[in-house]
Amino acid sequence: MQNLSKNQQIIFDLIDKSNEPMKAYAILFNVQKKGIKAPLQVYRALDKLVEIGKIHKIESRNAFIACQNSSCQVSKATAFSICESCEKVTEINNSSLSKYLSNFKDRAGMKYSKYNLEFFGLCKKCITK
Amino acid sequence: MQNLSKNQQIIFDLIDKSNEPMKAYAILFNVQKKGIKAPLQVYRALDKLVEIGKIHKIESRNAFIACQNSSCQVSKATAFSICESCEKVTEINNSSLSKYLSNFKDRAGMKYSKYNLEFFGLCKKCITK
DNA sequence: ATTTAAATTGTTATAATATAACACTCTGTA
DNA sequence: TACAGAGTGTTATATTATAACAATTTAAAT
Ligand SMILES: [Zn+2]
Ligand SMILES: [Zn+2]
Ligand SMILES: [Zn+2]
Ligand SMILES: [Zn+2]
Repeated sequence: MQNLSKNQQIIFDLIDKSNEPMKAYAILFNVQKKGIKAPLQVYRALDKLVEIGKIHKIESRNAFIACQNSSCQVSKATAFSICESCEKVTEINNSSLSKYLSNFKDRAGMKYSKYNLEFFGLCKKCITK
Repeated sequence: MQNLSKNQQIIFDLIDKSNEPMKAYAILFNVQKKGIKAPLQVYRALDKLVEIGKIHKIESRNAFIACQNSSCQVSKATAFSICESCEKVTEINNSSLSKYLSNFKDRAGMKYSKYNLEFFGLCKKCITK
């Protein structure tokens, strides 16, 4: 596991300490005082962090969260639950699920190397509201 | 199943006869000769078509395909395979998979009402290249 | 230590994706 | 025929993401 570069570290630290997914331009705004001034600097760091599995992109939200699953070094098998009311996102770490999906074969004969799953619903808090 | 409005029908027909996912602005370009001139007209039709399950959004590609699964009237349980080489997208219609995912419960106690799954890999054609 | 290639950074400009706000029109139904 | 809800048309703008180019840093290979 290589070390992160300066920009990568700054941006990872920010996302990691956030308790919700962060959007690219919110990240940019937050790191401007650290000298990162342009969108591209943010996107490049995000690309790399996604590639090495330190963060994941929540595709339906165009937002990024730190990996909450220590075994998930590379972003090849990701699953999330998303509350449609409060937008809380949690990475699902369930070995039955990941085993089922990693072994899934469709009749089309495709060779899968990666998947991303997003569940939507209401979190515990929001159900009772 | 209500009828589609004029714009909805034009845009659905275009997506339905396409054999690949279409992006919003590609759709816009293609329907301009039919009098649909502004992005918002396209996005509004897309929103509705997604809502009633006639099309699905491929989140990782920001593109839309017609539902290929007659039983999928509403977009609450969707799964796709995506070739990372040729970008071919296919809707997966597998009752074992949909049963497994629809019944999936995480320990967090969330109530799921919807999911979207995207598999990535190489299609049959592209494996042999 | 010097060379070299790969990765990273900095910068400006621009492309691509999506929504806000407002006025008007159509459609079905009471 | 009045009414409500859905749909349309339009302009402007917000949000998300990449192109292109030059310079610098890093880590390995000689
Ligand atoms: Zn993870
Ligand atoms: Zn919630
Ligand atoms: Zn479908
Ligand atoms: Zn292919």
